Amino acid sequence: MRGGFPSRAMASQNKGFKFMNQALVSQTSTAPAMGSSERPGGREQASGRRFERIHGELRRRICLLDYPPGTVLSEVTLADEFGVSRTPIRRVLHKLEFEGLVQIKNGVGTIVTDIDLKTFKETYDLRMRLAELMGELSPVTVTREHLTRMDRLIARAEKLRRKQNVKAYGELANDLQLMLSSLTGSAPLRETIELFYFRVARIWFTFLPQLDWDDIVSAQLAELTEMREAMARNDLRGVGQVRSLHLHGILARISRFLVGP
Amino acid sequence: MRGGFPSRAMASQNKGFKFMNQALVSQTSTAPAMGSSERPGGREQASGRRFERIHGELRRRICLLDYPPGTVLSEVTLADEFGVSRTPIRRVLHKLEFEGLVQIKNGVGTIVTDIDLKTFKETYDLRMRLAELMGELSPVTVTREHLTRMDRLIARAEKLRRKQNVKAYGELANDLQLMLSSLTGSAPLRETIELFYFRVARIWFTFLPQLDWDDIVSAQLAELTEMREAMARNDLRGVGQVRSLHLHGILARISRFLVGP
DNA sequence: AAAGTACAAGCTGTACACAGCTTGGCAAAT
DNA sequence: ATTTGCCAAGCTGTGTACAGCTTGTACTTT
Repeated sequence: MRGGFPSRAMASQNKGFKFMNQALVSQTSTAPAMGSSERPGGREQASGRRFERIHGELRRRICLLDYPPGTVLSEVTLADEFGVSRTPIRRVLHKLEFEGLVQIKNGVGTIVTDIDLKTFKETYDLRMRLAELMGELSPVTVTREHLTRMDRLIARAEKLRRKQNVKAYGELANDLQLMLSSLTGSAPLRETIELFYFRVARIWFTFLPQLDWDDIVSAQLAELTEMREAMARNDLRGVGQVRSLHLHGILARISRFLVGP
Repeated sequence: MRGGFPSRAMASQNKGFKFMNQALVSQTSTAPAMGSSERPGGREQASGRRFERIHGELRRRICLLDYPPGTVLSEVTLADEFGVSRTPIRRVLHKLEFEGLVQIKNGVGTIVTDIDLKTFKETYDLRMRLAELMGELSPVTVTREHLTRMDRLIARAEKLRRKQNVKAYGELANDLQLMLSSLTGSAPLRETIELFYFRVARIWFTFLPQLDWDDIVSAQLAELTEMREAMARNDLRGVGQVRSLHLHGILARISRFLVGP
């Protein structure tokens, strides 16, 4: 049962999205395997950390489209995979539901959410405004370590040029967001930015196969280099503006898919 | 952490609070009473609604200081009161923890959170910015019903003049926030504004007994009347600006308590 | 007398059995 | 052939017993 998804509902709702997801699934069939075999040291781990580990792992799978929108997750299946009972899994799934990544339906299962186009655009509009606040609320000072992390991200982005790799792009985007979080001094603002990032980033990844890869990678590279320049002069406001513009560019690139009825 | 707030510090842990809760429980025993006795018609209630009812009730008690910061909640006690087992209560408490209203500690209990001063100010700064976005992202049109609701709120605010009543003030503030939510077209923005409102409003209520009541009520009344004027001309941007200014006024009024070290 | 230690009470975390709900499929009636 | 109803399988919701953790307290030791 670990090999693939328990089921892939793909029922009624919006077909445009689910279509592309099918294609992406086969690509990401190399799933992790942290089964019950991985607990040699007597007690497996601090209880608090186990919850965070499982939550982070499931969030990663959802965000990187291992579990594309519409996937039905089973509590017992996940419990077996992680070697625990249903109870801790339920806690994780409820948190994911609160974050808007899944929807729990009684008698049906836990379904990875898809976002309707209106909410998608509203979320991106809000993300743009929040990005601009990054440099205004409780700004932090950029350290040399931040710059070196940035250099590594730029190097990874340049590697993406060679061939299309949605998953590598997603991991890069996630790590970039992680770095921006470390530059956000205001805890409530950081928390909100991260929440909405994880809620919609995967939807953006879903569109990647239909777009011009070179254009996408070039835009990502431009965002990274411009950000680094702003960071070099400790201009967090500029970083936020670059981020906001990048989000605007994403919205523009997929606008042709959003013009529905 | 707790020492920062001067009012009801309740020094160490709190047996005092427990007594208080006990007293309040008996007081509110009329509200829920959805025990096993109240299911004459076969099924007691839609399961989904029960969760929301318990969650809303506990959030209300926390927000209106029935459970002041530092209060220790027991799962079994709440389970007995609402006539359910620990499991649904745990789900509610976990959601409250995600929302930042309580903190669950293994072996100790579920503790109503208090907010450190830095986070408090950061949250209000963010709330001010979010309020300004209310009229910019997906604005809605003000209906006549909105205006009549506003009139009722104004009437309630005028009644507050007569004597100090923190709880009535809190209920008014909650209902005002509810109305502002109905004026916020962007679902993500609305969700975020509500989240941070419930997270910090109760802290503001905590300061009320130490401030000039007439000044507070006058400021609240001014916010309401100015908002109504903006709403009357369908100026949601103006509503947001009034809200932002009001939050600024709150921050200014308690700034003398925040200047600690 | 003071400090350290062992213990017990109470709490949340976990596992599991069972009940209720949803849904797809099969069969019967139209 | 189509529609309608029933039914069984599988899912989440709930209740409950037990294990693990924390902490106040009383006792032992120095």
